[in-house]
Amino acid sequence: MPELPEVETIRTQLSSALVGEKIVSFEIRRDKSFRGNPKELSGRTIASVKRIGKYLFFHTDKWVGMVGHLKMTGRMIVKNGEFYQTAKHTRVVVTFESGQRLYFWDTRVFGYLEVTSDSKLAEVALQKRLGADPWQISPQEFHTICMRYKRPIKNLILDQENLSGVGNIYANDGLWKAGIDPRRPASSLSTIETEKLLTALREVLERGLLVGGASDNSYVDAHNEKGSYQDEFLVYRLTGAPCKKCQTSLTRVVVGGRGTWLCSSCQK
DNA sequence: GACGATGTTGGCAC
DNA sequence: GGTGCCAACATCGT
Repeated sequence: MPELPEVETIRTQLSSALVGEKIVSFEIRRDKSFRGNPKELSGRTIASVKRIGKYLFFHTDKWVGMVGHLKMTGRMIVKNGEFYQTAKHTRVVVTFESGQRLYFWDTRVFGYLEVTSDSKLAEVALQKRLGADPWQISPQEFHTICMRYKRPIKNLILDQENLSGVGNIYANDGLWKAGIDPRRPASSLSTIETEKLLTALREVLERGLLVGGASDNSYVDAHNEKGSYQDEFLVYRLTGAPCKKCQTSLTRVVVGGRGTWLCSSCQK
């Protein structure tokens, strides 16, 4: 579920709610959802909550910290969490000294929380492994990356090592907005096309952020509220709907094993 | 009930 | 090293 706009929405809320909060205890309801020794974090106070790509980073007042990934169905809840206290898919509960709780809920159990013994080092390592945000990369740098690969352009922008934060929803909508066929080899794009694509990706991500993300399926923010980007998808999941530019019926194809929606008339 | 799909990522084979 | 496929798991729609 969560792509850059959703994770960033959650990050903002977690930051407001948790900075200054002292961790008292962890309740791990599903072992697979938690990595490392939770006792290392007991007594630590949250100093900051950062986002790198689709990862969340919790720094504390000591070296130790915690990283988390929501993968497909993860939720982090800090307000309106009554439902999560007894919910079937609540995997980890963190209790703070104030009595506040953080619930990590995840149906598919792909996501996780992980203790990082040296959170600063772990953050730098992750930053090195991941590509830049669409806002951190220049059109020139993005073009250079595209020229290096023959893979479909959609695969490339979903590859977090090249560009981080973009997932299937915003990749589909961005490619439509830029008028580029997702199946085109990345290296076949012109300078103008890569610049248009980067601009389009920034625009759809900004829009997603503004409306609180996409709650097409199970996404809710850290206050258990839905976003509304699903009400304004441009092409994502809109098989058969008229293209918003030319009325041509949108089609679904598979690119890199992922559902891909496009307008065969507008996207060349 | 079977089958295919689902927002992510990493491991593996070629 | 680039690239593509599939599994990890649970649920939902056809």
